[in-house]
Amino acid sequence: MMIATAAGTGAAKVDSAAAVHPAETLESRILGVDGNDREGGLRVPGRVRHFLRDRQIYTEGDDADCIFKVEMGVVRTYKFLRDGRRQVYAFHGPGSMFGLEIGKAYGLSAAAASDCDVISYGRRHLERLAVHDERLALLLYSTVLCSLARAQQHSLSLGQRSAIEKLAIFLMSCTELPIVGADILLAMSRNDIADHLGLTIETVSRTFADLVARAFIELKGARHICLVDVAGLRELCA
Amino acid sequence: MMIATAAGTGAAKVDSAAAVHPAETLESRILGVDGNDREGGLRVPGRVRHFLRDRQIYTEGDDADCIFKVEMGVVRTYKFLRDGRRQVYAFHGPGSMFGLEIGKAYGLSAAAASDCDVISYGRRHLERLAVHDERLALLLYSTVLCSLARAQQHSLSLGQRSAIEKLAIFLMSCTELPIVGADILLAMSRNDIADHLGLTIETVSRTFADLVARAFIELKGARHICLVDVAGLRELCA
DNA sequence: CGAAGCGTTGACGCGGATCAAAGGCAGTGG
DNA sequence: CCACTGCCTTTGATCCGCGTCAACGCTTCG
Repeated sequence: MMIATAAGTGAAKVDSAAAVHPAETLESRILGVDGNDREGGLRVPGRVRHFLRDRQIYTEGDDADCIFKVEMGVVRTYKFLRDGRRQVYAFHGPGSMFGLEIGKAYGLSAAAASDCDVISYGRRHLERLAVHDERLALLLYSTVLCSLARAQQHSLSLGQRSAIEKLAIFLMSCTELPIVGADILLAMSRNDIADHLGLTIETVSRTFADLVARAFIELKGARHICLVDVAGLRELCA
Repeated sequence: MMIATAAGTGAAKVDSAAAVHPAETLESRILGVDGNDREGGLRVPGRVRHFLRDRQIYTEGDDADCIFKVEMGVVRTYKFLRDGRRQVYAFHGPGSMFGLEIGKAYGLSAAAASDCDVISYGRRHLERLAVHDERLALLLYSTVLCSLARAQQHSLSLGQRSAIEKLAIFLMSCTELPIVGADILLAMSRNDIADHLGLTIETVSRTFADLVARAFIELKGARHICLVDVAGLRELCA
């Protein structure tokens, strides 16, 4: 998932296209290796909508009549507890679909983490089409399975990892391309990151400083991060 | 999900059958309210297999050629980190399906949390059938969506909740029937609970003691728990 | 009766939360 | 172009929930 814009890609894209994913199967091939549909495998017309940063896309409890795909920018899905605690479940970058539900209503809320373009598809329409369109059915099924795999990976972080490990994993997930020494521009605030990783903004900030002190990364700006020691970061994630 | 045997059900089952779920839709109706297929909606022959407690059902990385449904007992899915930390993702009780994957290999391991009977279905077979069997396709899709919703609920616990809240939520999820004052018999060990909630066994034990001290529950045995104040427990989960 | 597991309880320490205050940095107006 | 304002981020000091280490009780089984 590209939840950050990679500054200075060029060669990297070639690498990633050439790489063959070991778990390549019928299902995974319909989507990208990262489970995103960046090539437009969803051949159904949808409505493009633009959202400014922090604008609500839908709210927990709303009628779940649309399924969305990110075209540009980053979307966060989240939920609030009564006392104000917030869990950010996921960040969705270009090609990533969200809003797939089993019940009548959305179980989570979604908002723009940065300015973004989103395509919305009528849920009933898609579901009706999927009955006779094997490819579409497979795409929806794969999308949900990918989300599930991501959610599980995230649970592992939340349940077992220390702050520095959580942040290393988060940074690695921001690239998901094997770029060494590449810069990444985070689309989301410290607050979003903290609520995603089950930390506070202070801890996130301190842990970034720690990663800098240990020469894993460089901070060229609050949201501009340079991965200096990718192998070391990967080691933290092991 | 029935991840514990309700001691003294009888009347409770009638209650749950009579209750109408608010979010009832096409997808949710094919499975139970809890996302389980206890009524045998999966009308495909499978192979029954028996597993003793702690026996491995499959291991992360194995060829994912089977999909499973719990017939009796409880199964846990989990993953180990190199240093021995373990995350237990979910407990699967009767009717619950697991082992649905997107890639070639299982992404998690599964083992029997208690002695159990499990039905295995050939994955390729099911997937081929699903192309022409709308109902089966819907069942698989719903199953994954339910797992995703559960995983998200679990992330919320892991990321934002305190130990006592986590345990209250866990206990409530063990019944998922609106029984007041009902006893539950936990199928899993303190170790399993701890690794599920991202705590240590000592903290789980102390927190149980705390719940007793605050008169939310009674411990009639290490695994025999009586919910004394269900409203209070629900309040903890809010 | 002894041994091995599991669960409980106690003492203590640490990682991350909380509280507080001081920088950046962008947008606005003079 | 610079000062002002408000927000986001960083940094410091302190606190506390939960982890760690250790010992002990209970149950099961040979």
